[in-house]
Amino acid sequence: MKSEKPNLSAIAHTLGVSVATVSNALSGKGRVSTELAERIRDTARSLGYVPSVAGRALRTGRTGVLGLVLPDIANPLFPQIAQAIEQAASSAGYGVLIGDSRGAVEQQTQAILRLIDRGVDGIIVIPRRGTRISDIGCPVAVIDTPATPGNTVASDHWGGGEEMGRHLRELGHERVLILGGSPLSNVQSDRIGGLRAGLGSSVRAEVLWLEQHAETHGADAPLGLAAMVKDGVTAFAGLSDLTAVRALTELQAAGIAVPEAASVTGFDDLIWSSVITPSLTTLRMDMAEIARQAVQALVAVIAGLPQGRVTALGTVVADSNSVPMMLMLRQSSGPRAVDNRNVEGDEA
Amino acid sequence: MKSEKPNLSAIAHTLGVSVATVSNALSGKGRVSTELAERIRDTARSLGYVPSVAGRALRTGRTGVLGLVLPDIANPLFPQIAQAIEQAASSAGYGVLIGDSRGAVEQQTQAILRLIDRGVDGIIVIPRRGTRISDIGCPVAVIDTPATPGNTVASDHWGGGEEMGRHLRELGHERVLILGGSPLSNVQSDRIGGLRAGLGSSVRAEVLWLEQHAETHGADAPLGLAAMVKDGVTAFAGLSDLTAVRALTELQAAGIAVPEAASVTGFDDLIWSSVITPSLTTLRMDMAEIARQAVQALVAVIAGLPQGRVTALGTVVADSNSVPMMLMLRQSSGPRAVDNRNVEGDEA
DNA sequence: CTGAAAGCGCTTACAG
DNA sequence: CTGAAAGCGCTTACAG
Repeated sequence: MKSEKPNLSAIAHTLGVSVATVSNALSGKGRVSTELAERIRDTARSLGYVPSVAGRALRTGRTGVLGLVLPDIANPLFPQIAQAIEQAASSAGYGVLIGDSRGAVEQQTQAILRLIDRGVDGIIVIPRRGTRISDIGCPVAVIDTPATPGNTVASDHWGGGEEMGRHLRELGHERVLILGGSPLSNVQSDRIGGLRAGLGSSVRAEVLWLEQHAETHGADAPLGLAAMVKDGVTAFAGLSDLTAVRALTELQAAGIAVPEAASVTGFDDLIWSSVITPSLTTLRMDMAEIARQAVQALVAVIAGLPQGRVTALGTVVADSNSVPMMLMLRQSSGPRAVDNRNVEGDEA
Repeated sequence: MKSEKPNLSAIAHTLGVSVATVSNALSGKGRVSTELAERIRDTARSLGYVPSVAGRALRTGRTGVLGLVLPDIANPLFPQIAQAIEQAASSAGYGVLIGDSRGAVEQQTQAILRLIDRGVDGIIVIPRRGTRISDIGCPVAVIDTPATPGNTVASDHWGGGEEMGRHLRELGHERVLILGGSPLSNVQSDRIGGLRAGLGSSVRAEVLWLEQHAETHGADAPLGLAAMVKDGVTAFAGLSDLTAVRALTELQAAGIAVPEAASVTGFDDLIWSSVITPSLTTLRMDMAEIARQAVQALVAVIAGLPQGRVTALGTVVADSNSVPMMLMLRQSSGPRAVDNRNVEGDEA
């Protein structure tokens, strides 16, 4: 027979005790006799008691909500990130309020400010390119590259790139074209550095920056990949799956067989990379782990815990922790050195 | 010289007036002399006053936060939706808390309940397939199909499908394969109905359900589209861009030229459809408009306004409002009837 | 036009 | 171990 939203005083009333005692029992902090505490919990449950976030927030100054600020919600990687963060936050007892830095850099500041005004306890920021998140007057955790200063969690983009580079080298590729978006991206720089290291000095690797290409040739202009194949390039390493799929379809449309004549690889394991033909070898970030660490790092700051130390709850993340990426080997990784060589001649 | 978070009483203090007056002046509701009101606003601004959401929420019972529940955050359409909702909510003065119905249907209920417990003023739900959002004890707006009962906003999927069907018919296609995911999806049913209507009775159209195909042949099994082209199919209408890209790459990998030998079209205008070669003709939902209407409809319910009526703020959304889709004509729409016929013969 | 007061639901010292 | 009281910041009748 539970009526409208029961509150602490309703529970106190039905049991003939004080609200203070109810509060103490429910929070488990105050010292309440185990017997009474149990009765209180039972009543709370049967009454369908849900603590008022507003009341608690007003009193404690905490809202139990984290902000998530992304460079651009429209980014195809956003679903993976948001899902992981939502999950991690949720199991840490936090809600997630979204913010969008879309467009200009000031938008990022605006988004952060709006979230702070909304009373979030802390913010997880994936910074816009070329942006550094300094002191924003609110606990913050950043997801970027391991080199990023501050309370940062990151994928090991460099290590991932290295793995991919090694993979391509072992397949026998000797000329690789790396397809990047913007040289301003820390993430992409790391991936390129890793790729180059993994490929080694014997493999020739160049970078084609799509942003630059778009400026000179127009956004929709073909990348001229077929000519590069003719020129001896046997592998195209996209710095994201989006780029990789673009390359793949351009090659296919030009009649170049993938992976027989040219390999195409990507990054991020977006859903697309697995449904296309041939599917893409790609590197997946461990978003669940990154999100978990980011939330943990943020919660540690909120709680005022010293960072970078082991606590009862596990290791509190210190500056620049990096999470390994996972190579998703798919068919498209393709050509053994020999096959590739053979077919390449035919096709070109 | 502004110190820690100023509150109403800080403003009242500096001006030697009461907090009630400050509150009234700032909210614009109470009758305060214009002159004093102005001074109050000035002081508030110079002090950097930001109202406490917790205090206000506790008093008014409103948090100024909307919940957004999605069937699966990992869905590639999520970015578009989330961005539009965030934008619309933000300009209506609301924050957006995300919820994820990922996985089972009960998750949807769980997500909704969690959001309610967090004190959201209302929830925007994009229901899982085969789910109906009934009375959830909290204002709600649904984004689904126009036929969905309740406080619903929707894209005109049927109309969009019809437009696409007409487009394909006018290009001269006589056999079309529709690529769907699941027959349980209302959205997809609408799109198919529209497609069929637009194609007319002279065009032969069949549906391949990918979910079914995956069950019988395995998730990664090729769809055998090349054989269908040989069989006379000249157009593949994906019910989503994801499906369309899958079809496109499968065709290309089989050596079938798109759009010369077969057309591929999609739905949703995901970013991928514009970067691939050839780019995809697709139908874009007017997410901004849908989001605006959904937020407006939800706010109307929250405010207790009668629905389906014209108010000072514009038309309050009634049951089942539908927003037109926009055809994005791209190169891939391709073959005129004649060209298509010609090439088809060659390729098959 | 302005102000004093009550109260939203909670937690936290402080008494008892 | 339990309770009375204060107060977080706000808004809203109600007086004046």
